[in-house]
Amino acid sequence: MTEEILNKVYEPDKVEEKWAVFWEKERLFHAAPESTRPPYAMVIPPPNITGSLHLGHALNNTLQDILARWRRMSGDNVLWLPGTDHAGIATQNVVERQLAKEGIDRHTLGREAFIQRVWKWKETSGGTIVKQLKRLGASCDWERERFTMDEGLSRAVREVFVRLYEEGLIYRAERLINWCPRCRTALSDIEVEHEESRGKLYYIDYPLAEEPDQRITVATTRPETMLGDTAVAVHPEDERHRGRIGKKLRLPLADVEIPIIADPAVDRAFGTGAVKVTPAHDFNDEAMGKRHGLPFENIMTPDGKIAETPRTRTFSGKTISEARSAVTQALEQLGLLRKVEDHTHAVGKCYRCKTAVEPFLSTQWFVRVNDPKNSLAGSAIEAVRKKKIRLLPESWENNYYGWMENIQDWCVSRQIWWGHQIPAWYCVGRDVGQCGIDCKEPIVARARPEKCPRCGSADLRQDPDVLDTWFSSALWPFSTLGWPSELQPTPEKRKEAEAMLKTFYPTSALVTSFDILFFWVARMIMMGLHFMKEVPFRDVYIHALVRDAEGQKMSKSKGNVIDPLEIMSKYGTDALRFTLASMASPGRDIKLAEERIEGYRNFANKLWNAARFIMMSLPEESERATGGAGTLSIADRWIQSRLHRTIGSVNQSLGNYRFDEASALLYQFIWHEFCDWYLELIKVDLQDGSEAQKRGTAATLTTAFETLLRLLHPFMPFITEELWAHFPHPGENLAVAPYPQADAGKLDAASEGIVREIIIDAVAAIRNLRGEMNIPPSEELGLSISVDRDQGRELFERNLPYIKRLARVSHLEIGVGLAAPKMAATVLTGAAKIYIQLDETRLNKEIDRLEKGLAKLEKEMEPVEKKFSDPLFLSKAPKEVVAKLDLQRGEMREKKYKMNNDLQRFRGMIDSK
RNA sequence: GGGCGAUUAGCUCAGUGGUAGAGCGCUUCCUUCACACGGAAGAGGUCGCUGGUUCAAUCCCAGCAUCGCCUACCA
Repeated sequence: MTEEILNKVYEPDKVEEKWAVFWEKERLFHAAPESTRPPYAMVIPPPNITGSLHLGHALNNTLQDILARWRRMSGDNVLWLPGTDHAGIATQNVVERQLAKEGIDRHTLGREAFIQRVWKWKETSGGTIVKQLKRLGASCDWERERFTMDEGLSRAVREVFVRLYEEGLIYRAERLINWCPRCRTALSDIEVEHEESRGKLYYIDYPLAEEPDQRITVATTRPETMLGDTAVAVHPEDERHRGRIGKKLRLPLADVEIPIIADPAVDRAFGTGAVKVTPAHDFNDEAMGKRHGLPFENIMTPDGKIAETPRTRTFSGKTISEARSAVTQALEQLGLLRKVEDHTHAVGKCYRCKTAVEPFLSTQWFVRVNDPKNSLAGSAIEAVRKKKIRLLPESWENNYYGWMENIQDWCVSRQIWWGHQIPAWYCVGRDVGQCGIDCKEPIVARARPEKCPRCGSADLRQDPDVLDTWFSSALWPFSTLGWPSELQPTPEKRKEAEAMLKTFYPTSALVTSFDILFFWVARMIMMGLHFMKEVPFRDVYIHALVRDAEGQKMSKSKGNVIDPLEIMSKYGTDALRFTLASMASPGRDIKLAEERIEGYRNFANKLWNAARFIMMSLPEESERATGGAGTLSIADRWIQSRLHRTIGSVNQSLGNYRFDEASALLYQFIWHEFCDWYLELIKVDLQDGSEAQKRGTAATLTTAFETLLRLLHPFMPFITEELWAHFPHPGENLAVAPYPQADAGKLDAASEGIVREIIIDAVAAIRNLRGEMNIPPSEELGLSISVDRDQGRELFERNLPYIKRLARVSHLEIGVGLAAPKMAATVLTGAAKIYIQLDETRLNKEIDRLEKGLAKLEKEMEPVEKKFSDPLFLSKAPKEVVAKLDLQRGEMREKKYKMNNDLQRFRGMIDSK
């Protein structure tokens, strides 16, 4: 056993890479669909290829890896499918920035060349995150890594698009959408982040066309959009404006006439009760404009400037903010700007570049999510309501319903180049084809059609837009498994895809953070149900966000980002993983402080040193082989029992996704039971025990530690695999060794009771007194133990060596009903009275201590005694509760009596001196 | 505006209808042959505030306060 001497300090960097490479090379995480073992599948939330591992990834993938390793070791056929997301806007932005440094933009490069460039970037830089995931220890089936723009996944995207179009669930329409003027693309509703900002509320006078001295004052936060006003609305029952409804106003600056309309959506209490209506630049006004058949006046260009129209005049070409000050200035000169107030309101920002989002009129593709006959959202709601999918923690369900019930059609087209180009074609240059059919209608097809089926023209142009990135990720749980299998290029691949889908869909669990619940999870549910006729996953475990120690969201601009890679090299991957697992309490954000990680680094080191001790303590292999099984000491039976209780609890906690509980159980057991007590106790056994007992202890020690490594492995895969390799064990690799299962036969309540009540309690009590009275550990104590019955005496006698060694006691006397020696302090444990010899200075100290202790005890007893004098408590409380409390009262009374007794004795001794 | 969550030891957080727990930090002692990334002992909390239900509330209910988050078309 001593062939290798391990270093005193565990050095993670010396073992981690070795095992990561080994696991992958040995294909230990490869899942085969034909296996007969129960399937367990997860798909990774695909990180962006632009990404580098941040703590959110680290948490997300640590939790998934714990589940994957746990289920795999427990005997399941685990598929954890990895991959990355092409991240349309984000990736395009990265490459565009790179181009900008070279002084070119994508338009000079052209679409084809630009896309080539992005692919090239992906080849060189897109693999970073995958390498980092491997370093984290993620036990994915790396042979099945996917990318959202893979050929197979792109095929799935086209198939889904075409089918939805054919079913009428995808359509093209002109309407107001969220537009990022910087990215120059449409965004979906949830890609807009709302941010409170301090702005102004401008009060502007609009003169009546017929009576220019009569004016209506409107209040707006965006004066520049007045150039696009096509009405002013008031509430139909508003006394102030009633007579004016239907009259015309002269819109200042634009110099056109607009009507005053009545609409109940107007809030009479806000501003002046009159609101300008700009249907082309405000979502409210769009709805109002449609209700009243108002014209839509677009006054903006796609890059967020004032367009050139008859209305915009001198303002055209100005940016929004330039236009705002120019318009207010012009109004002021005309005497039409009545007042300006401070006003805070929410401004929509692009989630990628934080530019203010503009409501913008344009033609886009939409997914109809609540079609009355075929409601994607409706089925998705039902799946959760009927518990086909569990959201964990459950509290997220309300959020989910709230969002899904108010969901609007999903704008899926984006005016960028990097992504899945929309499979729709148009006849070039023809509004109406030869056949007389309107050829503005797109031809939606799986592949480029040879000619227009309506007019026969071969001059077709594909829709330049690409699909929202989340469109392809919505298909992730089945597209990655090979759907649609019938479109696979070869019979073998077809068969493989069919098998994969059959075995692993629906997947078992999805682990994700709540910020993409709607971006991704809800859409996967909609698409999965629609195309697979089955939910995409059973459990959705929603974890928190990782924040810094102050609770701030980590961001590069704040400079409070903790880089998990730095943490891994400083403290080890296992320490980081264990920290994240231990902090993953449901429904609470994680505030990560470095000290915590340090603590778990220490834990890893503790384990390492326990292993060193065990290796040194065990006899040579040759000796171990001979001499039979051996007998177990009380410590052996105790640790076995404790171990199997822990095994049961850990399995249970993992089954409930309580990673925090499971890691706390492991930490507590390994450090405070296995190391603090068991290893200390068996020092006695291994030194003084019989040969048979030494063999038994050596065997128990080995088995317990080996089991413990298996139990801990999902949390700390590297150090456990490394240590396991040094120990005798069944099987080849820890990563695929069986996960411990609780064995009721190993539970031993009697031994647990003895170790707890006889050994640990006595040792702790003696140590406590030693500490209180400053008796140095080097000074050996003399003491007597008094028990009530012979049985107790026997128990103590049998365990005397443990107590003597752990409490550092030299001479010890045991008896039934022993009287206290002349100068001795008493400590009570549940099983005995322990007397410790004192001298005079210590006697004084002890008197002092007893006085304080008594005062405290009396205070503690007060509420308990009070209860027993309450007749209502005695009559109404359950019997067990009364009994339990009575027992406590008895103990406290006895303790008090004993302390009083001692106190008087000691005082007497001092006085008589 | 609506919804959700939080408020427990100096800090970060578990937890339970029956005299409060962990880790870190702190204090004291100890370099005893696994580990100073260690060992032993200890201090420290009217469990946000106010009411209610109950024999009993940190836990259940109501209100309030503070702080987060989500969501929303008061321009």
